Amino acid sequence: MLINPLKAGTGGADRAHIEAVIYEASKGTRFFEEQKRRHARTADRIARLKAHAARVTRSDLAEAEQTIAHRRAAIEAAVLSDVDADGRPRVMVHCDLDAFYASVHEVDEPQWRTVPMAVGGTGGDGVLTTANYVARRFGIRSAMPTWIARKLCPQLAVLDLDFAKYRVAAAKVRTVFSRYDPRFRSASLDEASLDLTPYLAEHPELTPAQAVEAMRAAIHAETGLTASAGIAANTMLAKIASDANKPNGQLLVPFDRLGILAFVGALPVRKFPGIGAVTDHVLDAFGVLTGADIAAQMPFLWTILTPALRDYLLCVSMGVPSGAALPPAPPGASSTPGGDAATRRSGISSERTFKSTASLAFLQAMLRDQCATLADDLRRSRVFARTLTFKIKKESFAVLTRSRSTNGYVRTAGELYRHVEPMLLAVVREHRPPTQWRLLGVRASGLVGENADGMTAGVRVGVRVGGNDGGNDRDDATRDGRRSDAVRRRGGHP
DNA sequence: GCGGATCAC
DNA sequence: CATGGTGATCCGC
Repeated sequence: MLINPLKAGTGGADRAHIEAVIYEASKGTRFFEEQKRRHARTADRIARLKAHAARVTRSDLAEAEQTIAHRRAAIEAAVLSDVDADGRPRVMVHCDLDAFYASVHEVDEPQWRTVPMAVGGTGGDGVLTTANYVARRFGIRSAMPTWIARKLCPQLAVLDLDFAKYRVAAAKVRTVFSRYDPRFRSASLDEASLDLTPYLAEHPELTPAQAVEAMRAAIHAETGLTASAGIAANTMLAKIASDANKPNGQLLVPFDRLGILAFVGALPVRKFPGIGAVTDHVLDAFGVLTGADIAAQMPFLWTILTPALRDYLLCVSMGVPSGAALPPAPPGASSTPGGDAATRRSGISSERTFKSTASLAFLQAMLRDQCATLADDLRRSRVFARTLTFKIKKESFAVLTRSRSTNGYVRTAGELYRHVEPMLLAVVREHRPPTQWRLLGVRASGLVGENADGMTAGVRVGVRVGGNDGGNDRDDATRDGRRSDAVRRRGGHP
């Protein structure tokens, strides 16, 4: 008799049961096999790092210690200068709605509050976007395929996504945020980062924790949603703290240097934003489990890790967002915080998963669809593309990409397709049947605004791609069947 | 510049 | 039987 999942909390026995169900369901699937291959590549990477580590000398370490000492001094100087007009540290808050999509449905239809429920993933190949907290006790998580979730919990209710509803709810929540910081930033519908310093200056009777309690209470009163929050000296710490007492809780991280170091020192490395499953595994292989381990082993890590990662680790182990006190950017680099270079998207993409197929005609039709979608997005964003990347995924889940830089003025569906179709043909030719494919997409990057030099809306200079480029977005004269024949003639090894 | 990988949401 | 889509960044050629 299996353990009753209704009693599942965070207990070890229940967790083991959940893991066993997931393992039994996943075992043998193509997805699982691809995961194993990725795991093997990570193991190779760790082995190479260990071989490198074995060659590290005392003088390498001594040199690293010097470099680290200088970097640490620079970081501390920069952090101490990041204070408000009165010389006090800023009070940053990160606020995060709990199980946002699922909770919005619960507010509208309270019958979902007491039963396991998840949102998204109603299609055949669906994965869940959010699960309510009842469902989470069964081990159900976001990004879990629906069919595995049903093995964990057969009575699970799965609702369709309703973004219109989520946008309405998010807009209400944002009116609350704006009362506490009119300049708050949101990276997604369900979270926001606020600078509470001005608000607190106007309300000296409130502690930061009291103000945030009141903000979360206002969110609940005005939307029925619960939120969790973190309060700290910078946004990174606030974000980490917002996760600590979820759901419907908050945490204040000490603002003094030693308090910050104690907080990050006790933190498992996986909690730092930017350290995912793979980096966690790599660090684990070197006995680096916590922020304190990072700090203690910094000289050694410095000698074996790549520049971006080691600098990131140095910063976060001091409780400081990465990139702090870096040397000034080279002249000409467009790194204007708050300016439009910082907010401009660097790429736009469209991709789609479908029932695995080896049919070139189908893949061509799908690629046309993705190009049409991407063309619409480019036009709406008022940009042209300099680089196009074709992406395709095998039935085995292995992913391939091919990219090519263009003259910088590509946007219509037809232009996009003429650039990426050869990439599709080449990849398919390299992988002869019976290779089957399950996803295909196209990404535009190196975006150039319509009003950039030499560029005005409707008049594009220097466009010469294929034979038909009158600026018409609808030019799908080339028939799939004809392409298919052409490919067949060209296909095949010598 | 290109292709593979990693990460967040 | 069966595992998403979008955007960003980094690393090693």
